[in-house]
Amino acid sequence: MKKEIPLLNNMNPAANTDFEKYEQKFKALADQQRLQIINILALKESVCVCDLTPIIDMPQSKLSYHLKILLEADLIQKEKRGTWNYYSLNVKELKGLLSDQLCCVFLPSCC
Amino acid sequence: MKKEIPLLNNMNPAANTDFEKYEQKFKALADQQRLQIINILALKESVCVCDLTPIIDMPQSKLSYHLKILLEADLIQKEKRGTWNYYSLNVKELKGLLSDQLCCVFLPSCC
DNA sequence: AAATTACATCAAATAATTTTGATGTTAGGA
DNA sequence: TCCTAACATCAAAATTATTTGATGTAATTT
Repeated sequence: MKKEIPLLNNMNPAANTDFEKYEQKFKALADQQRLQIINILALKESVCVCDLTPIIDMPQSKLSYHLKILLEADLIQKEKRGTWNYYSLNVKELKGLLSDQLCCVFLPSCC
Repeated sequence: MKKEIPLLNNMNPAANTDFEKYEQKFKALADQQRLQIINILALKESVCVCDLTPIIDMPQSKLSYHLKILLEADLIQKEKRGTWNYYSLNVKELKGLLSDQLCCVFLPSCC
């Protein structure tokens, strides 16, 4: 049961903006475990799930779930190479979302 | 049942950072209705709840609930004047969190 | 071809968040 | 003092998100 959020008057630059889109992206960011995943991806450039599992203390299906949420929010990307799935940050998207300050915190390679 | 998120190695700049803190802030942002509230506050500078209620289609207790979440995340501020409670954005905090691009979307006064 | 590795997906259980309507509190006015 | 307006808070109900363990699938190895 999705509720409609009424738009504001057209004096408002955000009137036509999709709050929904940002809701999804912030939801994806709003979890310590996913922030940690982002953080690891930022350090390692591109990582397969098999490398992630031992680092991050999480059952595999759970990790898969969280990766999917990040993927659907377009904050990370997936690339299949043989048997492996490599994940990497969508740095452009993240930079469009986060302040420089925050980028420095979570995406050390940015600084 | 809060789970501990294991810290990363100390090569990692975010190792000692409180993911918890950012989780809270992103959670506060991760809701269309709260984004709308932020958006209205950005337009109006400082608004009492009684002015907000007719604009935003929401029962009063619900509005109060969402304002509290934004307040606890330190994204907005509250000032009591007589019977009225005036809310305003914590622009500094928001700027420290959001990219310039996003600030422009949600906080039109920034651009 | 069978077995194994590296995942994704699913359904049920659990937990967290949001919504609602009722009630509480405080300040100001009659 | 009593009444009302402007909120906040509370507890129960409804909704949504997360966790878990099991199962499915595709690629690789043997």
